[in-house]
Amino acid sequence: MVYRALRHAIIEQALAPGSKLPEDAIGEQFGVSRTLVREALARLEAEGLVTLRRNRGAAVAYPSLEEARDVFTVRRTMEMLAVELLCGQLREHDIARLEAHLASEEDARHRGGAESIRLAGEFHLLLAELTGNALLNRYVNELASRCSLILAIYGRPHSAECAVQEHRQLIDALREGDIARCRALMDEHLAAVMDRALLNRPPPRDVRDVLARYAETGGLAAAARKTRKHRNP
Amino acid sequence: MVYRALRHAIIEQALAPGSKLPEDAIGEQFGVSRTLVREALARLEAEGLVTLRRNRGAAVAYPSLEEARDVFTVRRTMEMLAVELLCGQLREHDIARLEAHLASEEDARHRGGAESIRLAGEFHLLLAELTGNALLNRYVNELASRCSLILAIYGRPHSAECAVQEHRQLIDALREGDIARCRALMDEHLAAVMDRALLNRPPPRDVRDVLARYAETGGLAAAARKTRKHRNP
DNA sequence: TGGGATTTGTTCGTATGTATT
DNA sequence: GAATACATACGAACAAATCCC
Repeated sequence: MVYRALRHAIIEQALAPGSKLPEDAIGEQFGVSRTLVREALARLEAEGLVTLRRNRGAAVAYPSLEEARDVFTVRRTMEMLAVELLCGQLREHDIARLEAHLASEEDARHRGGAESIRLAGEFHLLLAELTGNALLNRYVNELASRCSLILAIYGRPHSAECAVQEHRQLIDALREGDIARCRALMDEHLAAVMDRALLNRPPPRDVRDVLARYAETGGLAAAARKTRKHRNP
Repeated sequence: MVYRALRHAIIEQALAPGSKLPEDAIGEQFGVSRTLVREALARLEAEGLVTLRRNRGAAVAYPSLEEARDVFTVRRTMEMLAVELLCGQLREHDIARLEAHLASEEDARHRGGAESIRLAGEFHLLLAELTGNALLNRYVNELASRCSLILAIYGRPHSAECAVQEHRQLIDALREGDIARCRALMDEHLAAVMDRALLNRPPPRDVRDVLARYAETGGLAAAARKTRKHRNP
């Protein structure tokens, strides 16, 4: 399925934020017609991973700093809900899954690299899944995907690691059943992730960031074009 | 735009939950080809308003009671975030907008009917919009839409009203700036809405509800139900 | 159970709009 | 600034699956 492949490529940062996504090229690559590619791109746009500009084709989304902060704000809230729902409700079987995942995190940490980052992210997806709330699960997945994009733009090279210890504390708190502590731990943990990603530093004002804001909707684009006429090329 | 029209029709309950949505008929109605209809249906599926079953066409979504609970859980959390973000941060201009909206709510309440319900819902959308968090705004819109569907299935005939007084308290609390009180008020308010919708009564086990669960992607639905058996009293 | 009617899935061609030289 | 090259938007037609009798 072309949707899955594209999504994977974007999350794994094989396709850098801002990359153009021509329907023809993608369709040829996957051996399908543009129709299916369009469908996939539309879905990805609904998730915020792709921006679709009328008559100008698709590109991997390039979230602004403001969007990044919005995503983090919502994500923190959603994941605090997740641990609240799970707190004191986990069965042995669920805890075993979490422990097993944590073990692979610790294992991968020594080797470092992409796998370590992937596993750290999937810990959060596992938590969301365990809530049994399908909608919450979908949202957390979506938010985590967008965070990958954001880290690709604004994050330090190897920012998303070092979280294993925090994950362990979370599991312990979940088992214990102290909701306030669970929420606080998750809040601090995600704040730490955001911190490592440098999102609270003064806005870098990347040129591409600025331009992306003007390239989106028709009205703004028109304004941008108008402005450009008066500028020296 | 066919997407807007369909969405509106579903939310206004002109199209009942479970209604079939044949591509041909819709396209003819709007004078466009099936391509555009399919696009719109895909977007509506992403929002949870439409279910798309392979080779079997689209239908207005028919959320199960479990899905309904999931939606309410997430909605409460998101709207509590909204008031937390707004609390003590509103400018006079914003408060004026809220007051004006409240006035039309009070006005419409005497006449009752659909307009009253619509305005009560739009109050929440206005709150989300005022946060300036585009993602939160999108999510609240999505959640509110799905709530319309849910009320259409499980709600009392005229359930969503009587909220004007609660909205007033919320505005006052927002102006005052007490976050805890704002969150509590919103929590109680949404719990009351859910209560009026009778969602906490014993499951009615509508035949269509049960069948809808099995008509989807069988494996996942079954798994989700199994997982949740051990929680939610 | 089988076959025709109906509906969906997909492709591809043309029109239209955008970027470039 | 106009013409050209290119990519997308939309629709008609064909292929495949499902539904209904």
